Amino acid sequence: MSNPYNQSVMPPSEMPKTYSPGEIEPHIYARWEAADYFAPRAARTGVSPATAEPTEAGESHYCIVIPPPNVTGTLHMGHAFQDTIMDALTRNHRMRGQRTLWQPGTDHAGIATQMVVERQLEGEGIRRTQLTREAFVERVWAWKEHSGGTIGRQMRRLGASVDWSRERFTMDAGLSRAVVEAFVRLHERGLIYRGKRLVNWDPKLLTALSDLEVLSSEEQGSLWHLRYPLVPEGGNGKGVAAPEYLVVATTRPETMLGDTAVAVNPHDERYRALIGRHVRLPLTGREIPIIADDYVDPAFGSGCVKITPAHDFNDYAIGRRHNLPLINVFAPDARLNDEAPEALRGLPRFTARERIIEQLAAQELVERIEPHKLMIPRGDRSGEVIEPYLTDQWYVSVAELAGPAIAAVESGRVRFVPDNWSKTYFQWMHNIQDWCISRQLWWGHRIPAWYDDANNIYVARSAEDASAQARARHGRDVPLRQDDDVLDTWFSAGLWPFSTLGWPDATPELATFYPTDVLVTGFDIIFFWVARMIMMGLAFMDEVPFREVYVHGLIRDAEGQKMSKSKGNVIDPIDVIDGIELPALLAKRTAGLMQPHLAAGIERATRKQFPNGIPAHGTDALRFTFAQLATQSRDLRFDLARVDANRKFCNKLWQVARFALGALSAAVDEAPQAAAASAAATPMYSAADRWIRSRLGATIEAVDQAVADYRFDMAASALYEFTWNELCDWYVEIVKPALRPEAQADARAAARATLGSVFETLLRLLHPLMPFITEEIWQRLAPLVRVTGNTITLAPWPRAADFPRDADADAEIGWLRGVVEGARQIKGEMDIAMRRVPLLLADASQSDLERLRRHGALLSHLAALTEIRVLAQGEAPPPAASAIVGELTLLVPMAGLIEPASELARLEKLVQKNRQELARARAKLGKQEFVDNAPGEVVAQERARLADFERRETGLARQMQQVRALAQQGEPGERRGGGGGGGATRASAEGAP
RNA sequence: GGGUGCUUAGCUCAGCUGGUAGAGCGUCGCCUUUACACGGCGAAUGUCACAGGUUCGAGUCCUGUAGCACCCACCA
Repeated sequence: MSNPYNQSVMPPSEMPKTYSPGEIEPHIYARWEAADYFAPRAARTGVSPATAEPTEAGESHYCIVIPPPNVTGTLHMGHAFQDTIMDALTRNHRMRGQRTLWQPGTDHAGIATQMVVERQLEGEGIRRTQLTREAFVERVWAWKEHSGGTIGRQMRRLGASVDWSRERFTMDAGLSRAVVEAFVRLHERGLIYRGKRLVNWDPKLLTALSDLEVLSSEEQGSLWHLRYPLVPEGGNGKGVAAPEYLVVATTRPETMLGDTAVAVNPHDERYRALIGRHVRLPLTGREIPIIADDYVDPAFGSGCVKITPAHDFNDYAIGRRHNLPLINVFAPDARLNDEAPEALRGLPRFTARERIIEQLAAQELVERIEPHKLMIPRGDRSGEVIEPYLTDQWYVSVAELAGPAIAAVESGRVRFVPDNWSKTYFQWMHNIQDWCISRQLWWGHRIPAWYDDANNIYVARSAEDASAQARARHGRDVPLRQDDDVLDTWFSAGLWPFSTLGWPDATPELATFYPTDVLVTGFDIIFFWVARMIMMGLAFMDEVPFREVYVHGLIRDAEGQKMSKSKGNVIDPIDVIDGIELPALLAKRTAGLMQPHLAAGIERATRKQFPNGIPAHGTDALRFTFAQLATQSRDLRFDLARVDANRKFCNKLWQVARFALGALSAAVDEAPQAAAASAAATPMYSAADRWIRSRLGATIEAVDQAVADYRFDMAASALYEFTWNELCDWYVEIVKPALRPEAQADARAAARATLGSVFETLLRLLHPLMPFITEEIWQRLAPLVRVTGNTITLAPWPRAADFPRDADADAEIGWLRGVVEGARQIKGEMDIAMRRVPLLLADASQSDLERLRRHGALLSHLAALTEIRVLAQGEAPPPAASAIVGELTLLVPMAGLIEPASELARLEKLVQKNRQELARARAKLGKQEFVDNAPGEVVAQERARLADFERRETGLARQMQQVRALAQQGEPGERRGGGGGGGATRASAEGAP
């Protein structure tokens, strides 16, 4: 056998006592990768029917493309969360036997990456502009080579089962070719154009931005009321004394130098007479007209608006309506240009603002200044205040692309999960604006457009093609220069689902995996990315890029705050996995802050929250936590306490593995023939064996449903509950006696077979969420349960049909649990949980008696009983603490162990509770409308409940009476029998009926 | 201005197509029981934001109110 694990398999007895994820996880991943388990492989026949989707050709496949992280970045909590979900899906479908591809890759992230490298250069005292473009781009590539491996390493630690051989990068030759092809084709279709327009301009980065890259937030500013002197009317002397000036209200006084009009509302009586006259623009002396436009709200400010078409989007529109000239007063870096009066030229915009106000004030042209809250637009990367700025840019005309993209979601060809995100999508798509795709950066895909000396544009797939076009036009070779701009990062990202699969070539991968099955993403990039992929996919592939979009929430810190460097609340997923000492954590959080003064506060908060740093939790615990977090909520609070709980869950799994392996390897050692024989024949399954199989089947169903619904929280809780509360708490405890060497051979064989197959199946069921620990245990377990295969990664996904529901067994074990819990309740509340006590049963029905016969020994074992005795008909019970299970009454003789007073108090509480339930049930059944209208099933259920409450009522009353009588006697049993006196007390109590 | 969510146990959150509330953590009590003290057993805790409505019945559906988030948008 070529099992790569065989060398490392230790005998189960040598399984370490506790689970140490750090020691096994990296090795396991290295083996997976070396064995190439993550490459798509031919679909296995006999695919699990649950969610497999065979194509027309009959082959079943599954594909997810990763949302490409920034190549020079590191993965944060959100990535780790997202990767966990994609990996769980990928592993699930791979195990189902589908041909499965999780396509990995990274994004060049134009602005973000360029900024990082520029900052590095600054550290060396070099400005970008001091380098040539080629030299700078060289630097970025070098940085990419240097840091580009980080993400790969992180993803491996997370267990991400991507096909590394297919890793792509948006600036790869192949993808770059796709970008050019897409640009040229859109241009050919007339959907890309170049135009001079007002754009969002970042004066720090010196580039245009798309609307989406501008974030507006409310900030405190001022509203300046400025006086613009009226130009006296030629004729004059109309009788009414005209005012000497108009007051305009503005939040941006520095742009007044570019004013080309003042607007008032046409219906505003105050100013109606002035429409058509002029004001003299202060500081410049220019005369500008007073115009009327409905846009002006008479109630705001003074009712007069200065119009600056070159520096405001609204004014630009008004300017167009009224044919106003555009006067640009800013240089690209937002300093005043030569349009400004000489004294102001070259001043940065906010300094200019102060100067202008000073000068106006000196001329008594500032009427007043009032505080004013306004929305300030800032670049999402630079944080700089964005200027509306007049430049030549490239645009995608999106209206034509948006239509089919809207239709695709309307018709369900693309389905958002949860569905309400489609509303967000529609809202944006229906109001979509043309997309500015050119950026004045150096890092990115250079726009495939060339210009001749007359500025004629040649869009072409190559410089040669462009030259050819120019030659055709001019009839001779002319010198061309390529456009300096690069494309918005999201342009190449929009092609990702098909460019990574080989487009524009018709590759087999493209044919097989496009459209992909699901896109897993956060709602924050629905517009940036999801919408654009749908548009581009339909435009170039004539097919949607994915069938479903699973939109998950955003990971926040334990307080609900967004994790950010400046808040100092970032938790690195790798630190959760490996742990980190406090000093290292502090250093990490305070290094490289944009605002260094925040460091002290961050340090204080970090010390408080993690006084001892972060302990190691392992990948599986982290992944399981992510699964639990994957509710439909949009804010997901990441709390380390949960990871810690899941670390314990991993340990629990480890421990039960040690138990199971111990039990099963004993079987192998001791009697291989017998084991083989019993495996062949149908084992004598006990009720517990049938029950746990039944429960496993239900769990498989629950997990399948949850995964199909992208409800990983529900999958996680079903798995957690089955593992801990059913398998460990009950089944393992129940089968312990049967696994003892002295137990009956048949029963032992059945218990072993069940334990082995259930546990092995559970490991496969857990594997997509907890890949490492399940592989580690499975490698040890598989040989013992005669399961073949080299890795759990390629083992088949469990089928619920193999573990059918067994109502009979469920009822049987339900009864057992009821009786055990009843007894434990008494003992637990009396603080004698570990004392072995006798149990008496009254009112036992025939079926109770039969079950008792079958499970008596088990009951004694589970509830720690000395004996179980059924009271004869009419036999007077001794004073006892009691519990009622269905029709059965459980009695634990008080006999010096239990004080009547505490039992009385306990009964009192039960009576109270029962009385409430009873009253409610009676009231309900007393209403004729209920009996008439409710489904018969519900009525019957309610009747049964009522009967149960009534039985309890009488039972409890009887017990109360008896215990009360005993309490009043006030004698034996007053004291707890402990130590040496216990025997005597018990004896005397037993003697006193 | 338009839109979308959220409000359930001390905390963080589940609760599917309506049948009368659950989990984890935390809290309290008992327990070294031979897989696990990273554990076992038991316990306590909720006028499901508020007000109406539909219904035999509402945490669950409808309307409104309040508070809190977020997204989009050009009010100077």
